[in-house]
Amino acid sequence: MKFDDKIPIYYQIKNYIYREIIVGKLAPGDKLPAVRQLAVDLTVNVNTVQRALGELISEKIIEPQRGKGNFVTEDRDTIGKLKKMLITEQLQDLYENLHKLNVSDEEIVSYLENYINERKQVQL
Amino acid sequence: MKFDDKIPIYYQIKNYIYREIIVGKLAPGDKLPAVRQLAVDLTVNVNTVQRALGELISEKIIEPQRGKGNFVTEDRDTIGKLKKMLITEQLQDLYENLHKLNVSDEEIVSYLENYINERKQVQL
DNA sequence: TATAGTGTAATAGTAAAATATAACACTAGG
DNA sequence: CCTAGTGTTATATTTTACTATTACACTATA
Repeated sequence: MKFDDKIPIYYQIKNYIYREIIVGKLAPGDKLPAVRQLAVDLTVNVNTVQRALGELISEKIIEPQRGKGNFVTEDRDTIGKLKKMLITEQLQDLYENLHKLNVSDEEIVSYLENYINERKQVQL
Repeated sequence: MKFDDKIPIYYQIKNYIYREIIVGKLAPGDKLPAVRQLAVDLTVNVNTVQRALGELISEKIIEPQRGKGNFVTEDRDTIGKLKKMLITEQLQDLYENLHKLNVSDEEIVSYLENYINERKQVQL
């Protein structure tokens, strides 16, 4: 996995696991890969993985069981809220950052539509 | 100015100056505040300001004149391209991040419209 | 009960960002 | 010529993220 050197690695790992859960690669109740295995897969140190997991545990997204592993919460409501929260966060970032550039509400939408259409053109 | 502790300060300063130029608070040919003044205003060290300015100079967004100050480029085309680039960057971030969450093109647009409408509701 | 697999935690070392401070180089104006 | 204002640069120090390594605690199972 490639990391953005402007953002702490542990934070990017945390978001990576969020995504694995939200897209269902990790379902409720599933066991996560072992911390040492995650460290190998992501080519980072165990402590860095642990720091990311520590925050996910605080947020009740995963539950650790000593000697067994880390497990995705069974609480689907928590996961649903997480997805909504992450999406809103992204929309808010876009909105605020473009407003800081004096882009109006209407322009934001039309720019986005253009961007998506242009992506489709390129793919043909 | 408040900074996001997940992103280097010099980088946030760089983006701050981008914005000042794009929204016209700093027009082509304008002199920037002195580096020491910027440092005070942003409550940050001179070297940190200088690092941000150094990158802006490399990118020909500003031009330094030793003993006089730093000046916004007179080349409006460069500024126009910068604005377009920054907007596209934001759209791309949104698009990619939401796609990683399995949100479709259509959903991205409708979610954004909803988000903007909800903001308007709150403001009433 | 020994062993392999798991999470957890501590220590020490490295690298990058940011700070405090100082010095140097150039420009303009009295 | 001197001085104040400007950019530029260097050194030393602190802080934080990350790494390497080791050790400990718990679980399951052969």
